[in-house]
Amino acid sequence: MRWSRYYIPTLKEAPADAEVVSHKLLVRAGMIRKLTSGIYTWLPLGLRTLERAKNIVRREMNAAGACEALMPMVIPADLWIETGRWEKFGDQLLRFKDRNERDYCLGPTHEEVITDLLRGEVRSYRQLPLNLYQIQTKFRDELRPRFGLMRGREFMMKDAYSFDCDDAGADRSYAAMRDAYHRIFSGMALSFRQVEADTGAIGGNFSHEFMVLADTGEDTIASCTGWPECAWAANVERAPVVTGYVPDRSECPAPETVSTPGQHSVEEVCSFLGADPARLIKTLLLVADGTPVAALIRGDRELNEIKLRKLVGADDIRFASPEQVQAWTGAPVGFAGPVGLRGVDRIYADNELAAGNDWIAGANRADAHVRHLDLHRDVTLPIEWADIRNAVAGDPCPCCGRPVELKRGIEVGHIFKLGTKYSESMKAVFLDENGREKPMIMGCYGIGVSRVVAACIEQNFDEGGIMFPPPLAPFDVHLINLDPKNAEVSAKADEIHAFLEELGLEVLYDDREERPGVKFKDADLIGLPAQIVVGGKSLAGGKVETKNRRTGEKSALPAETFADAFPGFWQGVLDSWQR
RNA sequence: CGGGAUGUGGCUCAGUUUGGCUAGAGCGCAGCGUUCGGGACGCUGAGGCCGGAGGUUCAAAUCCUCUCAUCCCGACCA
Repeated sequence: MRWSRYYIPTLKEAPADAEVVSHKLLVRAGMIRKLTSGIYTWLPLGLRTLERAKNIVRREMNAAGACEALMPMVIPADLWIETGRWEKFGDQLLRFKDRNERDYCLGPTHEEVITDLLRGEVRSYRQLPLNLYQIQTKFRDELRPRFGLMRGREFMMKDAYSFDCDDAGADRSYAAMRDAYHRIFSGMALSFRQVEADTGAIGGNFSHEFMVLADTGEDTIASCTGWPECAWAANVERAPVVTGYVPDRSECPAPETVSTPGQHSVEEVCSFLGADPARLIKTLLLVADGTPVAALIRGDRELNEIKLRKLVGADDIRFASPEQVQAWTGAPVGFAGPVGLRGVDRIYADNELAAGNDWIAGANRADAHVRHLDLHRDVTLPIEWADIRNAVAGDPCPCCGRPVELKRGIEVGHIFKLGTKYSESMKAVFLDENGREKPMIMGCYGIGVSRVVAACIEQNFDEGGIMFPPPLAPFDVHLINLDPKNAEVSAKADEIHAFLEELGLEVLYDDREERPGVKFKDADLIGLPAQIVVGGKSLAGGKVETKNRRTGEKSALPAETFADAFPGFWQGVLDSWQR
């Protein structure tokens, strides 16, 4: 493809509304443009990467036995009402009416449509298992779209749905998808982790996420330092802390109230009393479905609200208001403690606190804290010990006991074992070999294809721009003709262009009449894996130059025998992406 | 939805505090010339009713009211 006849509007400066690197670079490289908040146009170069990503997904999905289909984007409300999600999905669902005042929505996900389809088609266990997928534009009216393609409202998603006769079959379908996902992200040359995940609103009983590792990721994952021997990793949202309940029964001096005027936060109290935050107990007051809840964790830890919500069995959990705190503790925010709480009938305490003693905590009195607190001795309310804090670096791996580390990641894939959640509510049933009616066992498997493009860049960039891994690069080779007016240079560049295309490589041929500096900057910005530079200077010496965008390594190949020398260079570029 | 910020040529921004000449710069764009191996230089030129609506004033990009849009932080998710 000749640049002079292509459309790649690169920019020297990043747009003011772009915050993260992938967004800035995608716009600067002329790959996307914003239409409105969370909604983007794919320009030709960006579309090429998107299509390559889709094709890798398609290849592995097909190889794993899934069948591609395409469902409508517009979905009638009836199906959503049937599963109760018309209400539950809330404002994320973009709703509208047709001319006859009938309700519709734009599909944010397609469990309802696929289940509706198959309940009318599948009658017998002989027709199962089935796995159908599609690659399609989804729409979710996000609370807050942000970060360019990372969280758009309109985005490209691959969604697959499996249907099995029994649990064993569903487990096989799940495993097949899990394996396919590993091949997909490996095939994209991305560095990623499979992590245990929370099921969230999609529902079902267990799930894994696939996280592209990048310092700019929105999610935090705990992973075993023993990797790859131990592959355990989990989203901190649900990473278990396995220290367990090990009570410390050592002697503790009698509790003593100390004056701490105006010292609210953990840091303030600790510096005031000269204590380590690890000696302090944070008493967090929350409201779970309207009921007051007290939770205790160590001063240097974070509460995991998801764990607590599950423990309490609530749908909704939030921090108490200052007024509520005042009512339950008799003190302003900042002085809550486990002794003498009112309106709370039990206390949830993190396991870790059992293993310590002689704590500092709030006194439930303005400007006062208690020290020498022994939870086992001094607290009169019943205590429920549990794992309610976020994992931290150094916690033991639940799998092998080695310490875990925390990394940032971008969620690009999520697989769920759904069970019969949808097949029961929508009566998607079949007859088994005994003629008995049973609900199909379902799984669903998503990949945010447009997010993959952003994540790929978040993981692979430098000051100069993008460094595309070969499988996702919009073209394979960036061929630069430094002097298009020079007949000799152009003849050589044209020759190389033709040669590379004959090899089956996709070539972006920069034949523009621009100054060399402009072309070099654009080449680095766009970030194709291999650059080949044909210019008067080096050609006079019988050479053409090459550059590996990832390593920055430059070399010269003989112009005369370029065809013989090129494969070695290209292989070197591919090898530099082996992980 | 709560909190914060920003809207001025295609892009990045100055000017707004303290109202006052014909609204500026850099990049980009068009023409001419000089250049030509890591975003060249000179000259000439096109392009803006200062997000929108109302108001105050002799006078509004600048002050007031309302409104729309975008971005950031928080509650949700591929």
